[in-house]
Amino acid sequence: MRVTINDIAKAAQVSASTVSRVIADSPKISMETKERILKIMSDLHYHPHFIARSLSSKKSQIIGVVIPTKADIALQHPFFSEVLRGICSVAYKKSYNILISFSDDLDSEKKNIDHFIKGGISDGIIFLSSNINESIRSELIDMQFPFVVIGRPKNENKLNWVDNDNYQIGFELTEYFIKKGHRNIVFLGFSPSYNVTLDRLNGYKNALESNGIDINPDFLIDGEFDNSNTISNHLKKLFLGKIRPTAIITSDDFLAFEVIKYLLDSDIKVPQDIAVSGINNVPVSEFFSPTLTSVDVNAYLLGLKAFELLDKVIENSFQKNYKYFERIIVPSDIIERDSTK
Amino acid sequence: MRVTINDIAKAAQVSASTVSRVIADSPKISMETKERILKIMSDLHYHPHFIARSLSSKKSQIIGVVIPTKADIALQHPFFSEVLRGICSVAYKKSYNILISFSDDLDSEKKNIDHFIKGGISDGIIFLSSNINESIRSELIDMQFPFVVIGRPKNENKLNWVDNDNYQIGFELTEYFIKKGHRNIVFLGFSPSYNVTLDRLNGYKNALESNGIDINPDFLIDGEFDNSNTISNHLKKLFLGKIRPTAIITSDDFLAFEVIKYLLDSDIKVPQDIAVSGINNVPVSEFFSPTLTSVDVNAYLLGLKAFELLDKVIENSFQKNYKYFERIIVPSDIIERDSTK
DNA sequence: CTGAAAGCGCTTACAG
DNA sequence: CTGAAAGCGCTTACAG
Repeated sequence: MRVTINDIAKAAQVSASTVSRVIADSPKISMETKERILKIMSDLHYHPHFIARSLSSKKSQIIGVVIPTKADIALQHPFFSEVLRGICSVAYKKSYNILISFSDDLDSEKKNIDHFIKGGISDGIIFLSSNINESIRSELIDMQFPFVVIGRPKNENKLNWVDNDNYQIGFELTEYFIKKGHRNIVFLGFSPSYNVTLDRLNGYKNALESNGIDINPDFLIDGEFDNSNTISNHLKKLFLGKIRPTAIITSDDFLAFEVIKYLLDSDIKVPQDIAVSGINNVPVSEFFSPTLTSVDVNAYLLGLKAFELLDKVIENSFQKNYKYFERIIVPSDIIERDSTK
Repeated sequence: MRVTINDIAKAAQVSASTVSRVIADSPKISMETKERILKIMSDLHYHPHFIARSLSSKKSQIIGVVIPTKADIALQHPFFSEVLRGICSVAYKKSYNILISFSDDLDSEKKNIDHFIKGGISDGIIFLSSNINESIRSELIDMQFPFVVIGRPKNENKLNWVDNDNYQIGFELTEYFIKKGHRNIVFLGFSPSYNVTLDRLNGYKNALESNGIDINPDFLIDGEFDNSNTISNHLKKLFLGKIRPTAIITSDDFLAFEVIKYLLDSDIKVPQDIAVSGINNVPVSEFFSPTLTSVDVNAYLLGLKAFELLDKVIENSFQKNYKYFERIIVPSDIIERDSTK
């Protein structure tokens, strides 16, 4: 049936060890045997069996990409695909395969991660959200299992993570508006459970302060929307208030789309009556009308860097008790389009 | 270090075989031993080692999701994420894990697939595009390796695939426009290398014919755009022609977004001057202005069904030489929005 | 430079 | 209902 290392060994009149060394391209093998065996391998269509290799070498060459609970729906967001592409771009070059996991609830998430780790399936894990469950996290740390988080986690010490500087994103975007003469700037879409949005909010606040603009609490709108707490209600209230805003920063492009839709439906012109920006620079932003000002967060790079970091962590994990922590900041760029011009 | 089946066996004073049977929940084991061993397993934090299990059982419980060459950029399209979610939704329940593969070129794609199959990593493969390479495909068939294609492949016989009825999508969408009184309907974005778009185009043609409307060759615009062959050039030409179109069917929402952007920039009103529809119903469609009429292709269901089918194929593959082929059609729905009202 | 042997952690006929 | 043994296809000290 399957051609094994032993078949090759037999055909080449050598031992299986030798064949194994040829596969591993060990320098201990003479060029001629190497070539001879290589030829036989290709003649017999031999292909090493990864599972068997993993079992004896204790490395699976598989890394798990975990999309934490509730982020599964978020996978629809192009951000995740981009990150995934970034991860894969380098992973394959380093001959790693990518196993993905998303789960509806914490239980199945834990089960999934258990499989990955205790089941010996993966050599390392990338979490596609900073919102990593506490108990999972401490378990990983206890086991000294290599993992990297995309996004800055709540307790960021002694963890490997890569992220944008979200504080700076909020800061710069706000300054961008201030420089354009805006003073009444709304920040819409922060959520206490997501560091990302809080960092962006803080950047916003500090930019206002350092430009001598008071923070108007009415202009801070959290993003935990539901049937009773709708975007349109918030916006309606906003325009009934004494001080009307002239700009809205939303924490994500899709929020911006919703906001703009509401505004246009209410005959409020963007950007003439009010400027709106998103964050994340999804592909549609340049086709939306008006085209949307946004911040390119370089999701692809985020993924790529995360993998490179994980690779490093895995390497280091071979040295017993060596601990290695690194945080990587990926740059971001404001992309100016019509919605703020 | 790692707690193995032998540790459990020792602690429980039974053989490893017995422990193994408990893990597999074999009916041959008495309830009391079962419970006793289960307790010990949990006390010792035992977790079965998947790689080891795979090696001896010859099943990895991993299925590969292959995104064929050049589709990797397309992963940015929400369609793929949706399909992926659909696949995962059932796969995990059946305790399968998902390994994903995308490659820049055919060589690395083949290498990847070789790993999956000959490397014993995956029990089956789902191709996330009908555009599967001929040589890969025939090799898989020769090896009788279980695989399912999402999309109707060129030579559809003796293959397992799941797809929408794209002919019908084209037909119904066209009839929808005809019923609204349109006669000069453009079809934009077919591509000879993609069956999907050709099927949709054929549906379009037949709908026109069966309503006694001549096909205007000027109204058929292929979708292989580049720097010289731009959408705006095509549209410009269209509006200079004798017969001006009153509706445009685009083969994808993102094309529709581009088209609408151009039209609005040229002061052509949508839908007043011309109606535009997309296909695929991406999330932004309802926020675009005008909100975009589209066709929901149920990508999630496409993925779900593909996995179910693959599962069946894998089951059947255990019976030697049993061949099982099935094609599954997933329904689609026209979602009417402002862009055609 | 090459080989014999043990082992990775399971499963699964076979036997009782 | 349970166990002893062989085997899945590799790798890797150890020895020469």
